[in-house]
Formats: sequence, structure tokens, C-alpha cells
Amino acid sequence: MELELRHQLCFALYSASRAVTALYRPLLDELGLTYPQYLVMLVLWERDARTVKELGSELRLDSGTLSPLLKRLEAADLLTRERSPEDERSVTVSLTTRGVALREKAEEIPGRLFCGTDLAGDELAELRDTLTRLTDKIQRRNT
Amino acid sequence: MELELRHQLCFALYSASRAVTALYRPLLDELGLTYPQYLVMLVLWERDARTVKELGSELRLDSGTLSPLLKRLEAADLLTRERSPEDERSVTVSLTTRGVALREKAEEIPGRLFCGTDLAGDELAELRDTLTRLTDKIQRRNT
DNA sequence: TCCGTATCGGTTGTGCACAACTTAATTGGG
DNA sequence: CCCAATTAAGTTGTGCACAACCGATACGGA
Repeated sequence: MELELRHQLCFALYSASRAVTALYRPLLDELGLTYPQYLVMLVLWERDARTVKELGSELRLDSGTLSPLLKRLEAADLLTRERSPEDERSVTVSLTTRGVALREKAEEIPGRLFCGTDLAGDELAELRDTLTRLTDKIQRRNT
Repeated sequence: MELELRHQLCFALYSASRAVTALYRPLLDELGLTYPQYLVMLVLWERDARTVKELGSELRLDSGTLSPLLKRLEAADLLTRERSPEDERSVTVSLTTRGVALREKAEEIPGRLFCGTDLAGDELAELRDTLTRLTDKIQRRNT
């Protein structure tokens, strides 16, 4: 009873997350990005020239995930990675011209995503805020 | 502005899903299960002897994900897989004694999960329902 | 009945997540 | 000033997700 699948918040989250990611996939394919790669680009479009550590703390991903992902974005000529001169341990990630330019195409995505669905913007914004609060609470609990 | 990370519902979902999964991890470690394996066990505890296709449609996972996962659960002696006699194409997945027994330990998980947090049960249930509705809408749109 | 088509499960290949570990650079206490 | 502890990024290994493809079985009309 307590264990029924449809009663589990975790499954609702897991399921919704995969469904929304699947909604992005065809749009991101046009940009040649995977979903996590898109998230990294979002962070860099907001502010360029960040360290791997900064990217990781924004996205809550570790170097084990980011290192190979950034390598692929570098191979796609969207960004460069170079050791920081003032601290040789850290690596600064910067957008290339192509990386900056890709932003224009990405601007179209939020508008196209839920178009043709009857999903209200306010409702989605409220859901987003609820989720953000939940994540923050869990995060704070675990530190 | 529209592209800022913190404005994206997708990131809120992705982030919350990973945070909640991380909350399960130490509890599931005690059972020797990963999170997706736990979901499969939830489905089987509800009703035993399901085909791979049935499991997939409940969890919205394809055989490419389920086949190796089920193999690992079989290797852990939690379930068996055998070709259905009436339709040799399909495979019936059944719990072993160990698989059935594991449910008792799993019963403790929902109670232990959010204990020590100030997360209200009603609020979480409402969030779950909102997410389920969202997923259903996206799913229906894509068929 | 026979053949074309659909269905079921599995395999292969790519790309995350995440844990555990490694290497190199930095820092801070004695 | 030196060395032990810390920190940043990368590597390795495991286990999902998902796409593309494959082989075997079942089915349905001509």
C-alpha cells in the first residue's frame, strides 16, 4: 500500500524529469546538444569563463561527469578549456565564437517547448518554484 | 533572460529528481538495490509474474534498459525470467523467495526517507499529483 | 496455406551520473 | 621554510537511458 508505485513521489519526479527531457530532445538535436550539455551551455551563456568547479556547483555535477562532457563540447568547437594561470589546479572554460553564436538558436527553445500543449505558464512556474524549494531543503539537510 | 538556468522548469525537475534519488541511495544500499532496480521491485511486489513489456509500460522504460537490469536482479537471486509458454516471444518475470522477502525491509523506506526533515506529507502528495498530471499530459501529446 | 507485417525481447553503442581513486598544485601550521 | 593536509580536475568502473538494429515468434489477409 505504502509501496505502490503510483504513491511514490520519487517515481513521479523521475518520470516527469525523463518526460520533459524527452520533450527537449528533438529541439536540442537541431543544436547538436544533449540535455546535460545544454545545461552547461546555459550556465556559460549567463556568464562566460567559469571554472569546472563553478559549473559543477551550479549544476550539482562532479568532475567525473563534467570532464568528459566538456571534452565533447570542446571537440564540437563550442568551448575551450585551459588551466588557470593564477591557480594551475583549476581549469577555465570559455565559449568559442561558435559557442556564443549558438545562443541565438537556443533562444527559440523555451517558446517552442510547451507550444501546442495546454500547460499554463503560471502553473509551470509555480511547480518549478516548489521543486527548487524541495531540492534546496534536501541539499541543506545533506551538508 | 528566458534562458537563465534558474528559470528553467527542466532544470528544477532534473535537479530535484537527482536529489531525491540521492536521498534513497543509502537506504537502498542496505537492500543491495539501485534506484531503478527498486522501481522494478515495487512493480513486482504489487503484482508478481509480469512480462518485460508490462514492466516497461508501467515504468516507461524499454527493453534496452530493462534487459540488463533484470539480468542483474536475476543474478542477485531476486527474480527469475522465463519465456512464456503461450507466447514464446515474451518473457515472464517472477519474484524468488528472496525477492518476496525483501519487501519487508523495503516497507521501512518510505517512513525513513523524509524523517528528520520538515517536509509536510500533504505538500509532497500534492507535488506528486501535479507531476503525475504533467507527465500524463506530455505522454498523451507524444502518442 | 503462405507470406508480409507486427510484436517481443535482446544487443550494441553513446552519453550521462556517481563512487572511488589518482595526480598535481596550493595552503597553512609548526 | 617545509611538509602534511587540502583542493581541483581527471580517470576508471558500474549502471542506467535511449536510439538503432536484430532474430525469433506470432498473426492476418490473399
